[in-house]
Amino acid sequence: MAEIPEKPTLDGIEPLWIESWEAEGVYRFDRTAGREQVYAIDTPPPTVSGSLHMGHVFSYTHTDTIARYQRMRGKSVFYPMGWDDNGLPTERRVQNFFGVRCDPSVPYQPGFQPPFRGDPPKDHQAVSISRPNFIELCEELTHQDEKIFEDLFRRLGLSVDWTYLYATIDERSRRVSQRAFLRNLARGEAYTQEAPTLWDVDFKTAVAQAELEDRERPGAYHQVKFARTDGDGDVIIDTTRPVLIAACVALVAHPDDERYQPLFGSTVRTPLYGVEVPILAHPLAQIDKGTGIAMICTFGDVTDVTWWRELNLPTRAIIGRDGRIVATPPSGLDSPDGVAAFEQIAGLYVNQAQNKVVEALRESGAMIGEPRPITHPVKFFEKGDRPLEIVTSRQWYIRNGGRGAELRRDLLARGESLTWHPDHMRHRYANWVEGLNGDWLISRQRYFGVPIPVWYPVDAHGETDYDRPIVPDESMLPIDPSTDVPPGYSTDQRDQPNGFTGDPDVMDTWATSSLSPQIAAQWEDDADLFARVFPMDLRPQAHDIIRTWLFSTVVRSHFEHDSLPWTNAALSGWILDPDRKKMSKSKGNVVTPLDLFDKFGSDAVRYWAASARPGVDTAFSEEQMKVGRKLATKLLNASKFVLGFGEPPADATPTSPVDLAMLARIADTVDEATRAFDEYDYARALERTEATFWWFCDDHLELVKGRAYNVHGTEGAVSAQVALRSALSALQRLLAPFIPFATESVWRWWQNGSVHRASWPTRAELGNTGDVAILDPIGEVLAQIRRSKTEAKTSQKTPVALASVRASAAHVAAVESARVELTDAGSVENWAFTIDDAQSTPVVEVTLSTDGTPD
RNA sequence: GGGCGCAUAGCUCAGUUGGCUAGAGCGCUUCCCUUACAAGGAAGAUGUCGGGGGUUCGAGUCCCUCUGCGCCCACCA
Repeated sequence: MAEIPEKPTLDGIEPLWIESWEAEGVYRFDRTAGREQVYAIDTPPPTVSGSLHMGHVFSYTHTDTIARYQRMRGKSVFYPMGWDDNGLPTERRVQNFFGVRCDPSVPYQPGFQPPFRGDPPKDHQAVSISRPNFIELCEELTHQDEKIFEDLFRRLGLSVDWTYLYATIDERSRRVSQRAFLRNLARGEAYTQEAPTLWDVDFKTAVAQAELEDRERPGAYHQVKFARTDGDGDVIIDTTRPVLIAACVALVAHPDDERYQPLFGSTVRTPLYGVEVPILAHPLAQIDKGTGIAMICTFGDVTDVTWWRELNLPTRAIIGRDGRIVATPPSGLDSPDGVAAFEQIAGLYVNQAQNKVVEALRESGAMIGEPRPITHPVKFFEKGDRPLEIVTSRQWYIRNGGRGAELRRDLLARGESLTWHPDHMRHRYANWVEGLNGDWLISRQRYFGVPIPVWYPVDAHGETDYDRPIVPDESMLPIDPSTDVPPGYSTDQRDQPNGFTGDPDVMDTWATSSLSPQIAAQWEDDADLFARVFPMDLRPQAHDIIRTWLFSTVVRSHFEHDSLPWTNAALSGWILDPDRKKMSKSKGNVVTPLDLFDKFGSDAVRYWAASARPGVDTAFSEEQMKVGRKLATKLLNASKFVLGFGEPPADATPTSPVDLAMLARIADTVDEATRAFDEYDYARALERTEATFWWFCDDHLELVKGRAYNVHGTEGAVSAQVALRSALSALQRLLAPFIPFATESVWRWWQNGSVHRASWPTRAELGNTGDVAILDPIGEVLAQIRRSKTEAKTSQKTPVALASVRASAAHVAAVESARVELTDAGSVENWAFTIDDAQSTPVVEVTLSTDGTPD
């Protein structure tokens, strides 16, 4: 217990309590607790290569209020933290910081020292290093950032148990990720396939459906003539990508389109290249689009892939993985003129080639009119800078229902049985699962990440046999097939005939983070811990990654554990600029969380965050933070005031009707806050608590302070003191999840231990005998007395010569029961009461003792 | 085109199975240095609850419809 300071302050309290909490282990998970006693949270691991912004502060605060509530309810809270240092952003940073490049073909060098630690000169040639070395450097670099993140989260007051920290590239994460993958593979849930895939030409990697986004780009329709091979005129198509004419394998129109029905089965020649292609019918062709007939290219968009597959068309790929037109013409493009035309664009980037093609079309007379500019949505990798192309490549997939009705149904059912906060977020899940059009592509042609843990046999001719991957034993994990050698082979057989070759790819970052519950719970590494925390209770996350993180986590858990990974999902909203636009990092205007902690205090920032309803986009508001700071300050002062009345005898109980009614009102608030928290509505719990707290300070304390000062005798004073202390104790605990620093300060003035380990208040501890109904008429009378003084523009201390109350019998009784308190608070000298049951609220006629006396 | 959400005081929002004489905070106005708090406190003004229709004794709340805004998905020759 601490002294009550003469002048309580919020300044500088954060470091003090952060240190105490750590030293006392206030937030340590008690791993002896059984599953029913545990509340487990699947904390989102923030990307360490970015910076923490208000969005993090916002949503992590929401989760923390829930965690603190559950802890006070007696749960052992499993609240780990993770760092997401796996993926493209980290890869880029490690390259730029150390002046290195990951190259899986390079052997591992123990004790490797990078050429630079920060700011390599511009002309520096990146040094190629092995993937294990690259991962080591990543861990070194991200460690610094992680420290900053950790400090910030501690400063925010997150009640995380930091002993359960993980990083998505650390050894355990790699082991879990690879083990889960191998089990998916063994059960047939993961498979490899060579197929057209969406491809980012800058990152030179395949990307998954979930990582796509549309961006509006300028384009133009070009009307192009294809000559009919029967010589009977031309077929005219509209295309935004004439560059792909060389990749054209057919024209297609709708089967019901009468204009083209006579042409189905006939052929045309592509302009410039003279390749003969058929005219086919397919229901995906749209009659009212362009000229109603489209060219099918391999591949311009995903519809082309569908047509190509369903119409059994040949492949004429012309765009390479580097985004350039390939050097040699595709099969079927073999006429001398055609080859000559193709050579004009070979090796060019796609947009340069497009200009060349348009020029050539114009010269040849195959183009009708001029291009008509339009703006249209184009598919991009969400982290990419250039439109995606479609190339054919071998990739790994995990089934996700995109190609199987039964699995899709099962996964939809999982989404149904999950409890969503707010509930309507479930639609986004269902919407996404229903719209899937392929399995989950998990392999990435990157160098940094969790390696796909397989090798392939190489036959006597040096050909790789992809259909019979060699898998490691789980006891070997994690492995890196680029440096580790499969069982039964020796190092010198790598990439040799009759030897083996390692899979060069890494897994998508979501393939690892989809296992965050298993990673945090130390799946298979610590079966006892896992049994105590899995399936977890809560997944908190942002709503924009339902389709990625949330969904993929459900998929992995469904396969591995035949269960949901958690029972509740809480989706937080966005932070908006004060002008209601989504707050973006790029704007650069953003205040950093640290500045705000310094300016308003962590509690005040938390208050702002906790005021936002679950799942609702919320404007950034320093005004709200000021209000939060006022609340924390008020708590200090009110606590000091109440405790200053002294400690009543241990066996004393409240007796005054006003005291009992006040306690009953606090009990009602406890019920409301408890119910709200059980429904994950932390904002409602705060709002109800706050309203009661301000009423307690502004009305109740004013009413009873005279009696508490012992001006009316010991019995009344003791009753007031006991009641005030009960109420204060409950209010401090009700506010603890929101303003943990201020509540901890005031709690320790008079209690042992941390408020954050104290038990959540209950109705029972507050007694259950008070009549809340008397509070309204009492408050009304006090308000009217105050109003009359305000209207008379005089001090609230001005004595009231006569307060004449007209009210119903019940209200008169209520007011009389508080006559002592009202006399004190209103400085009333005389009372008169008139019973009038027609009066729905009391009316007070106030005669101020200064009435008639000139100033 | 499909789905979801939002629309209540100048601003940000609450209003939980229909009972409201519609609330809070901020901002604004007035007053008070009252010994917990002047980085306080007391009090005041402000609304055709987006429009229209319906159900009901009663609708901000339920149903239909329209309008505007936002998000997700699909389409994107």
